[in-house]
Amino acid sequence: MTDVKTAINPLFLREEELRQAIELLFFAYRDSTAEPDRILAKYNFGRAHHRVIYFVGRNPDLPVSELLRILKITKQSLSRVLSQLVEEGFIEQKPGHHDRRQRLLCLTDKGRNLEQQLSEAQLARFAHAYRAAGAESVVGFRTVLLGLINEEDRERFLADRDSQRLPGEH
Amino acid sequence: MTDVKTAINPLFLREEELRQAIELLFFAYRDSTAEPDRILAKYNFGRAHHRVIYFVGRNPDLPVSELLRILKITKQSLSRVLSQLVEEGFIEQKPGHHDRRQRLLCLTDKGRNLEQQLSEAQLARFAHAYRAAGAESVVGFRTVLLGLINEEDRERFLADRDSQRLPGEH
DNA sequence: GTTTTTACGTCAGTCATGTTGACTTATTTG
DNA sequence: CAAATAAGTCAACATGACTGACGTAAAAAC
Repeated sequence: MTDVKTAINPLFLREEELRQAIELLFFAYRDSTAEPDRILAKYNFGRAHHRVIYFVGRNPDLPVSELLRILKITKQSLSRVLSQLVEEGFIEQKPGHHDRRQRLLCLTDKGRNLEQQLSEAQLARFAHAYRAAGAESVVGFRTVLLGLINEEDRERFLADRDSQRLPGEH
Repeated sequence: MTDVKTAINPLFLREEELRQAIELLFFAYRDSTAEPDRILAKYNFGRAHHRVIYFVGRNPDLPVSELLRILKITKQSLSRVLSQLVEEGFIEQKPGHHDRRQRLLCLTDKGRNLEQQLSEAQLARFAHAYRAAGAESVVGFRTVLLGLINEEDRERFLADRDSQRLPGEH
């Protein structure tokens, strides 16, 4: 644990640890998206379609503006994939109740079907990692990832997800 | 903690937890790449250039084949960004010692300079998250992320990084 | 020592997904 | 009524993936 480098320069281990974190995040993201990508290819869809399907499935009646905020892309970028998904009957739009300018997005049965297919592989991967790591590790995992996220979404996440276990709560 | 849904269906909480993990990973990746992207734009580079610079900086004398294995992209995809980086003097190539077919990749001084610029923002974000979460959370974070990675790279990671703290070791 | 495999590079074409900028429409709000 | 907002559209462009075909030099296999 205390090798030559850390004895001389205590900051070395810190940077080494942080770089390992960068790499772990990269590899985890790379491998977590691989299976969904293969399924999407059969539908001539890409990762962008997955993100839309995922977040619409997760937040029924999602207004377009909110989806744009989540994805942090331009409306023109979203437009292409979203209109494909609507045309092909995976997503339906309906006017907002309070504000009829809004178009609220929902998955159709067809959309929910694809969503489940996509989630199956991904959930299995996460379930495996969670099971192998154990409950304590999961708390740490969530805490660090939350710390990596910009304040706006971090707060939103903590507010929205009431089943969230906060750092000291376990 | 035990709400109506979990009382009826104990699997609900599990899936809810797993979906939160998926989202945390997405948001963390999205926000961790944002600052580097802004710096890269000044050089007319993209995220692909960052990945090459990062992994070459991290593994001096990296053969092209190994870089391809890490990035999991085609050599034609790599070719565009790599030859740009070589032409503009950020990376240099030299023939392998044992195998002269190989071209080993290294950062030049210019390349190291850019690498440091890019890493600065990213390391600060990770340092902040690590500091806020604490040492125990970091262990959990690493353990879960390792579990998300395909076996090949997981093993490679554990083998390469001798300063790695294994689950029971802390 | 010839053949085969490997490491790397290149040319050409395509597709997915992001960008900017300009403009329209419907609706809500001040 | 005027201004702001939610959403959509058209056009042009950049990045970074992909496939497929082909070339060259060095190593490995026979």
